[in-house]
Amino acid sequence: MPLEEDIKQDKFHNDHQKAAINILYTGSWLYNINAGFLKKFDITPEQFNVLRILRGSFPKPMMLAEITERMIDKSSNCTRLVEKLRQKALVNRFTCVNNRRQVDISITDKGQQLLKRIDASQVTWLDAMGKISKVEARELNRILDKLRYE
Amino acid sequence: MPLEEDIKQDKFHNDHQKAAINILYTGSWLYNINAGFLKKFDITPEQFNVLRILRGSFPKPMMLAEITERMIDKSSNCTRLVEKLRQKALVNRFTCVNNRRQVDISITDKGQQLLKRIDASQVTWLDAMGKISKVEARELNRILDKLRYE
DNA sequence: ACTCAATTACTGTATCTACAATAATTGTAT
DNA sequence: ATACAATTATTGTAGATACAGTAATTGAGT
Repeated sequence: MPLEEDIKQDKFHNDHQKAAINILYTGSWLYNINAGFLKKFDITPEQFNVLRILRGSFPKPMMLAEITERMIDKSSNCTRLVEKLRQKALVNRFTCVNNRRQVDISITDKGQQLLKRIDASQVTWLDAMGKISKVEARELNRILDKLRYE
Repeated sequence: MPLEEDIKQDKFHNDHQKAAINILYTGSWLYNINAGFLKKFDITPEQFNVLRILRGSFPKPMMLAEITERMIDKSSNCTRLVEKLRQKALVNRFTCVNNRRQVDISITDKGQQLLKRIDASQVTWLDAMGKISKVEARELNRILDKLRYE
């Protein structure tokens, strides 16, 4: 391989590759902070995420495919994850009357209350994120959004 | 794409909270791209990560605790992960002579060659990361590094 | 030397994930 | 109406992860 091409590619590689690994690494770091924080509430990050999604749609129920589409980790098994939430009475789960293939999921009162309690303790989140300024947080959002832009 | 559209949530509490979820979301997005890419090489992202760590230390071997410390996901079970790599002959694994509690792990020739092959196909990485500029990649690195500082 | 604490790694087990296979229901073309 | 395709969710299962418990070895205090 010609040297100049090698160097060029190498340099291009390094900043971008470092950024990729940085995102993965920081994502995992943050995930663990979040998981530890949520443990007090006996809920996993993905369960928390699904509850927030359902609150966003409330009072309109959502079907599994819609939830999956919005999940952070789309490959989690939504059927079983929702079943866990149902066992804790945090969501309702009814076969849809109009289309018996689909199930309508919605957050319960108990689920709403849990989210409120969690929101109230979100100070911990800010502890983790507080090391960067508001301007930096915005810049970070801008770049990450651009990165995922189709 | 703005995160709000991706996860169909209208409003975030503040820029910091959005940034946190953005990192988690983008991290997962990138993880899945990476996992799909590495599947061709019959290796998982964490195994790839450990191999890179060992290459960084080569020819000096590392013990399990050192590897764990540098892993992206520290809660993975390093013993079993390294055992998988050993089964594929990508690493060596010897009980340390001076301190029989610890095991010395080092990357093999075959492991080095695999990493070379993977590096050579990193074009796919660039497809994913290429939407942001070099300046943005650097800025991203700076902010993420600051976020995790101490 | 002996005991106890610290270090380092391994193991057990319940749970979760990835991904493919299957089932149930609905839509569509003939 | 029937056959076939499309949609939607569930299940099976191999493998991975989380986390606590155990084992082996070394170090330190007496």
